[in-house]
Parts: sequence; C-alpha cells; structure tokens
Amino acid sequence: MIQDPQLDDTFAALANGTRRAILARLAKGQASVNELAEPFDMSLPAISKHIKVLENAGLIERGRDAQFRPCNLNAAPLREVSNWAEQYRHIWEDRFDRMDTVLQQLKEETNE
Amino acid sequence: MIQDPQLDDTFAALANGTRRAILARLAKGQASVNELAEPFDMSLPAISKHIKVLENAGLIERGRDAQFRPCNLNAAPLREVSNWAEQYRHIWEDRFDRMDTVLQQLKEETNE
DNA sequence: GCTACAATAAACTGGTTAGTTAATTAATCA
DNA sequence: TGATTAATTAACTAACCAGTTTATTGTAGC
Repeated sequence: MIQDPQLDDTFAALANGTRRAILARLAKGQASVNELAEPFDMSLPAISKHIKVLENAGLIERGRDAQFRPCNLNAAPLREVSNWAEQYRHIWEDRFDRMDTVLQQLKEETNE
Repeated sequence: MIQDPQLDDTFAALANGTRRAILARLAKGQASVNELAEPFDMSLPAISKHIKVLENAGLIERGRDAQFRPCNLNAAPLREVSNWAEQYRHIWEDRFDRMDTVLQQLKEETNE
C-alpha cells in the first residue's frame, strides 16, 4: 500500500506548476497540444514532454483528430491522491483539538 | 494558486515510497532517525537525506533530546494536497454521468 | 506530389536526486 | 579525558529532469 509506484508517478507528475496548470486547463475540457502550450512562455517540445509525463502517470488520455492529438483529463489517479491524503486528515484536524485542549487548560489556570 | 512552489515541494517529497513510509510511521508518533531507518535496507545517511527532504517540505518538525533528533509529523501541508485534489472530485465522479450520456446517445443512434 | 500545420523525436546542457562509503560533529557516560 | 552512540556532512557516482534547438513524422488540402 505504501510502496506504490503508481502513486510515485502521480505525485511526481503533480510536483510541477506547469503540469498542474495543464490539468487545470483540461478540467475545462479537451484541448490540443498547441492550445495547451499557448499560455506558457516555453517551447512546444517542452510542453509535449510535460504532456507525456502526465500521460505516463495516467492523468491524460489522448485521441487522434486529423493532425491533432486531443488531450483529455483522467482524474482517476487524483482520487487515489485524495484517498491517500485523507488517511492523515485526523492528524491535521487533531492539531486544533490539541489547541482547544491547550486553550482550555489556559482558561482553567487563569480562573484559579 | 497554480504556480505554488510550496505545493511543488510537497508533491515532490511525496513522490517516493520510502518517504511516504516514514510519514506513515510518524503518524503513529514521534521517532528518532535510527528508529525511522530500522525497517529499510538502506544506509543511515540515505534516510537522513529523506528526512531532510520531508523537513524542507514542512512535513516534519524536529527537536533535540540528548543525542537524539526526534521527528514529528506536521500534516498541515497534506491538507493543502487534499484541498488541491478535491478541486477535481466532481470530474472523477462525473465520469459515470458522462458514461451515461454516451450510452444514451448510442441507444438513440441505434434506434434511428 | 508539394505545401502547411500539428506534434514528436533526437541530441544536447545544466541542475537535481537517490544512493554509496568515509569522515565529522555533538552529546552522554564511565 | 576517552569511548560510545546518534546523526550529519563531504565527496562521489549513476540516473533523471526541465529546458533548449534542430530535424523528422504524420495528416490534410490544393
């Protein structure tokens, strides 16, 4: 469950702002490589490589429409990311519980 | 929101099974470097470096207790990961809705 | 077949990562 | 002070990553 190469690939793919921006664009619908590249001050091959990283991580699926290779978002791996992170929710929420405890103690001490 | 170096660092830190295993161990409570290293077939300096990566990503905080440098989990960055992934929940859940649409269209086309 | 456009591949560079072994620092204890 | 233990630093290697420019592939349309 912990040694999960799929999760390695997903997290690695997400560890880059350009790639997260590409996913955000695809959340609004299908796009060609040129359309995806347009907002970035970066060469087309660079974007092409980012797309390949996302595709290898299973976050993008592609088709063929004439010369175009339309990209579609596949969010399934993000569900795994969400599931993984949720394991730790009780810990980041506990912080506040503990904070409450501290505040409660302070209050009691003050009232003494 | 998308170009977020903090998120870059967090995802990069999580893109490694050894580091995720270290976090899983720390979810059960504080541990020293040697305790964290014990389950792995890897040199101590290698683990020390993994810990530093996690620390730089803000996922671990450390203290000092005699010779020991106890590690504690800080789950706050994981909340950001969770929040980020949740943006896409409607998409991975929508898949079935769209599947329904496609099936509906197929049915209509077949009936023509 | 030629031209134009979309996209990828090849070859290269500089910087980073994951690991190693050997040396070093820091704290405890006798 | 000297020995022991915990942990990090230094120096190194092999592999990988993000970007570049140039060259190539694949498809459409004339």
